[in-house]
Parts: sequence; structure tokens; C-alpha cells
Amino acid sequence: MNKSLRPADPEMIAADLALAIHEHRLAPGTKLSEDEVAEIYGVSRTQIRAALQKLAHDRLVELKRNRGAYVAQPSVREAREVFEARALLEPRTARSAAERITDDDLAALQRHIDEEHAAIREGEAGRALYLSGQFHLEIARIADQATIAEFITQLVARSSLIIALYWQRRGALCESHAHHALMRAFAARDGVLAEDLMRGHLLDLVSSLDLRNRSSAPASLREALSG
Amino acid sequence: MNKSLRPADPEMIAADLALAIHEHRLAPGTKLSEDEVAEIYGVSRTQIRAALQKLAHDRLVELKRNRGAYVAQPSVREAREVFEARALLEPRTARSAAERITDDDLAALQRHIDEEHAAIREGEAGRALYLSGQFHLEIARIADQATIAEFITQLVARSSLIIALYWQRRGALCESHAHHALMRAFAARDGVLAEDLMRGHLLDLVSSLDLRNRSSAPASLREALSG
DNA sequence: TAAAACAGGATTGTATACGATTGTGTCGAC
DNA sequence: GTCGACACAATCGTATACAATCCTGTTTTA
Repeated sequence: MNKSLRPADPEMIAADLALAIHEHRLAPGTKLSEDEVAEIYGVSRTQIRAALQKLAHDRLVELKRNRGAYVAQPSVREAREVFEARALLEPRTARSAAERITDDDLAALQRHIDEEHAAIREGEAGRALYLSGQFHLEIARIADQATIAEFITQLVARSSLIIALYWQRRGALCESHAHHALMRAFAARDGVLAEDLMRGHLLDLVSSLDLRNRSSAPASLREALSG
Repeated sequence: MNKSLRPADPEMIAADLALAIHEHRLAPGTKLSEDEVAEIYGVSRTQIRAALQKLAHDRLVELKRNRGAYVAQPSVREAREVFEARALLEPRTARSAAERITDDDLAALQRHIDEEHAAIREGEAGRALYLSGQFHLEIARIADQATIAEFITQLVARSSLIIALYWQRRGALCESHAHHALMRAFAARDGVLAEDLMRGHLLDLVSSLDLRNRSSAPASLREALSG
């Protein structure tokens, strides 16, 4: 993990782990042993437990009593629900954002997109995915809705896990197209258009997933042995 | 606190504290000393810390570093945001619920309302408020959206704190009227009506609050000494 | 007299030690 | 040979002890 900048407190450790999950450096189902993680960050288990609890609350890790913490493996059901929630929250939030966006915000969003492109060009798929999520989060921030932004933070992170499990398309380019279109709507301060684009973008995302029912828990193994 | 049924693990302790906050037995700003709470529940500080962390994540308590845990005092800003979020989530969820509700669900909802009335009749305002929140939560459960239901759980609990701080109307009767109307929409399986009623109900709630700007943090004290 | 520095007490932050539970591997019986 | 029981190892759950921090009341100084 990130031994370079060594986080000291549980909050930073949780953030670091969350980033690793978000960037697909930690795969769903990976066991996060308390002792092991504690040694990596150079702190006691106490702080690791706090960090894992926070991540468990955000549904990024699953805490199995007396058995340890594992990176979550969202079920197909949960995947649908996460995007249902995003569909309720994000379009209207995008509309609010478009109606109150400043020039500074626009510039910041553009820098975001540029970073995302750079990551894609350099083949850093994980980082690109993370930045793509941050784009959605930034919109909530621009809409000046901290509470909704928190929910979206969580939903975006969970979406990253869902993508790790159920993504079926090859190119991730569709993403940046959608984000570009949104940018134009924001630049034009067209709230209604932004709302529609965001709604469509989220639908595109879901339809890029393979959410046919299959046993959720063992996921890959069960799938591998059924054919 | 509830010494009668003594919760053993952090999760139950957190639930018990959350209930106390929800029912206005614990006022906003109340200090929750670790030692004190630990003695009440007959466990060590370790478990209390875990419970408080969970409540802090749900924004029901505020954790001040090296200073302790306090029952949260949502600012006016936060109050608005909470109801903004509810306005995005609940109406559509009510619609889904109305379109898929079963007769058993209807009966359960009716029992909920009856309990709420009973609590009001017996002057248990706190319990009535809690049950009123549970009504909203039950709708998300009926809509079969566990993820959204979790968000609503949190928002409803925070709303209870907001009501404790900013409620200005005398009678809480308007509540049950709205819930009755919703019941009728559910019974008729009228999703569009349910959505509209829920939207209106939430707007009514906000307009029953006194959200004029004032210093948020000291709230009661500052308010009390200013006149 | 008022303000600032200091000391004492109380409360939280962190680490560590011990007990409990679970998973696994081996041995024995049928 | 297979199934079941037992024991061991590993990991988590909880309590407790100690260190760090903050608040409060007192003392000192300008």
C-alpha cells in the first residue's frame, strides 16, 4: 500500500484504503486482516479497527464477526439499488449545479476532465475510474449540497466495486463523452439539459453492466464452475 | 437510559442511543461522556467508542477530538440540506411503494398509524415522533429499496434532531393527516398520487420549521441570552 | 485590578494483553 | 476408505493500563 505518505490517524487510513478500493488496487473479496493492515500503516490494531468500521459503514468492506474484514462484493441486487439511488439524487443535483455554477467551478470541472483524459491516455484505468467518480462528486459540491454530496460519495465508491464485478464493455470512452456533454450543459447554464444528460449517463452506466442474476456471494467461483 | 434490557454489543448500544435521540430523551448538545455511558451499559469504554463512532457517522453525534461526543446540533444549513435530500428520495420511493404494495404491507402500515395515534393520545410526544419517522422508513422498505431505506433511516433520525431544534408549531396533528392521506393513496395503488402527497408532506414539514438564520453552534444558549 | 502563565484534574487517544470464537488439519472409528 | 470428533493455530472481541490533550481554577506579575 501507500507506505510513502504514512497516514497517522484512522480517518486517513480509511481514506487511503477507500482510495485503493476505488482505484481497483484492492479487489472485491480481498481479506483485510487487522494485524496485516496494522503493520503496513505502522499503527496498532485499534486504529485499523476504527478505519475498517468506517469503511464497513460505507459498505466498502464487509465485517464478518470473528472472521475479519473483506472488501465488499455487492450483489446484483445491491448494484441495482445503488444506481436506483443515484438516479434519484444525481440528475436533480446536476440541474441545481448548472443553475448556480460559477466560472471558477467550470474551470475546475474542466481540469478534472483533463486529468481524467490524461489518466486514460497513460493506461491508468483505476485512476481514471476514480477521477470519473470525482467528477460526479464535484457536481454535488457545486450544487452546494453537502449532505447529498456525502451520499453520492458513498454511492460512487460502491459503484466502483460494482464496476469491478460486473463491467462488461471494453472501452471506457463512453464515460468521457457523457462527461463532455455535461460540461457543455453546465457551460450553457442549462439545468434541464444537465438533468437529462445525467439521467441518461446513469442509465448508460447501468446498461454497461452485466446484471443477470447469479448467486451473489461467491460470484466469480460459482460462475466459473457452472459452465 | 434503558437499563432494563441491557444491550451487550456496540451495535445494540448505538441503536439504543439512537432511539433515545430520536425520541427526544437526549437533547441536542448533550455530552455523552465515555465513562458515564460505559457505566450505564455495564461495558467497557471500547464498546462505547465503537457505538459513538457509528452514531457520529450517521451525524447523530458530533465527535470533538480530545473533547468528547455530543448529541449533534444540526445547523440551519444542514436542516435545509436534509430535507432537500429527503425531497429527492422519498416521493419517488413512495411512488414505487404504492405500485408494488401488498395487502400485508397495507395492514402493517395501518398498524403503524394506529400505534402513532395511540402514542399521541397518551401524550408520548417523543414516541409519536419516532413512530412517525418509522412510517417513512416503512415506505422505503415496501418499495424494496434497502439502500435508499438506509439513507432515509439516517435522514429521518437527523430530522428528529432538526425538529427538536427548530420546530415552531404547536400541534403535531398535521403529521397524521398527511400520513392518513398517504395511506389512502397506497390502498388505491395510486403511485402518482402517493408521490405528490409525499412531496407535499415534506414541504409542509419544512415550512413548520423556523429556519431563519441564526448562529448555529451555541443555538439554545446564544438564543436564550440575546433577548 | 486585570491579564497572563501555570498547575491540577478530568477526559479522551492509543497500545497491549488476554479471552473467545472460528477454521483447519489430523487422528481414530466404523 | 470415508465420515466424524478432537485439538491446534490463527484471528477477532474486549478490557485495562498508560500517555497525551484539554479545561478550570489559582497564582503571579505588570
